[in-house]
Amino acid sequence: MGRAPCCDKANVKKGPWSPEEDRKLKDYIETHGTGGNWIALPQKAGLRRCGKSCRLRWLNYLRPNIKHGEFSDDEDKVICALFASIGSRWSIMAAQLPGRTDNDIKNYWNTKLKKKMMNSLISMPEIRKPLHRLQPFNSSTNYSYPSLSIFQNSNINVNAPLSSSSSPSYLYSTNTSSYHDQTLSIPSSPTTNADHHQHPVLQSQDHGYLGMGPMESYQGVKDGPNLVVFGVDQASCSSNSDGSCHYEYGSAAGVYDHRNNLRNLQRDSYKEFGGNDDKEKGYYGDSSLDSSLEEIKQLISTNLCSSNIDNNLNFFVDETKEVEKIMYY
DNA sequence: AAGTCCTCCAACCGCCAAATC
DNA sequence: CGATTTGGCGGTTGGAGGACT
Repeated sequence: MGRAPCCDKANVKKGPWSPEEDRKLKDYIETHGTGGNWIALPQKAGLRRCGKSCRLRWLNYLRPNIKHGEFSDDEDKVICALFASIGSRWSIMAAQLPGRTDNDIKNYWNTKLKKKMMNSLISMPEIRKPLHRLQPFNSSTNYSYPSLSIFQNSNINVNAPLSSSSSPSYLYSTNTSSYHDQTLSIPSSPTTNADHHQHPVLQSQDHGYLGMGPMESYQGVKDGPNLVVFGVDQASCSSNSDGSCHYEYGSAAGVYDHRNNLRNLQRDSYKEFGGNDDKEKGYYGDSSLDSSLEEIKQLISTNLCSSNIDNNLNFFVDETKEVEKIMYY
């Protein structure tokens, strides 16, 4: 037996709510409450609406203290940080933003904030040349960081396997000569833009792609007392035989909490425009929207969402804890 | 002025898990 | 303990209105 419909679809009104309907619903709930039963509520309130529709109207529009209008910069940061840590869990985000509804946040993200992040991603100067052979991420495989020496001055335990993140993702190959041939070190303080020009440009012998200097690969490195965040962004552009341009970029980001010997968010993605047969060669992975969202998460995780990386990261850590409380207690 | 495209957001849909029968 | 009901959630849609041609 299939599931019964929540209401008589033929006898309920759909579409925008009239002021009269709003008034009836508001008056009823303010007088009687919801009674713990949204399905029965519309009949009692004299509304020809589905109970679910009433609930949504109340929660998203009619209930007291709903905040409408522009999102503030602070709210942007909260959304960015939470998106980076928990993804599209709009109801949890709404719990962190008094007066905002999950629907509001979802709409705001989908229509404005996501584009803002994508624009930042495309225009960020550190998306430059690359590129190294990628291999599909396999959660049963123990991966290592691209070059052990990169982390020689850091607190990262390079011998521990990377943990898997969600959904389709890719890791940089550990066979990349342009990484392995360099002696790299994490700077004691975050790399500044001025540093970019002081480091060697790498050449990938097999594909002729220009690489980038090791230090700039680790812009956004934040080595605080408890947390290390690192990011890698790379890109290339080449001409195809048919005259079209082939643009590619890939990125990786990670967070390492050495209080708990815990790594998370290690993930890479790879995106291409105008390519043809490179996929078969394993040069890049997912080019779907999911990939873009992953990139946005990486972007946020590294440094672009806030002008103050310290504050942003502190917030990031605290909010993650708060989310855990909400979810499990 | 008219047609088309784009953006925004309220509302709907379908799935899932918890509660209830 | 399985079936059914309900609430809650995230994804998606459709229409209104503004921008552009």
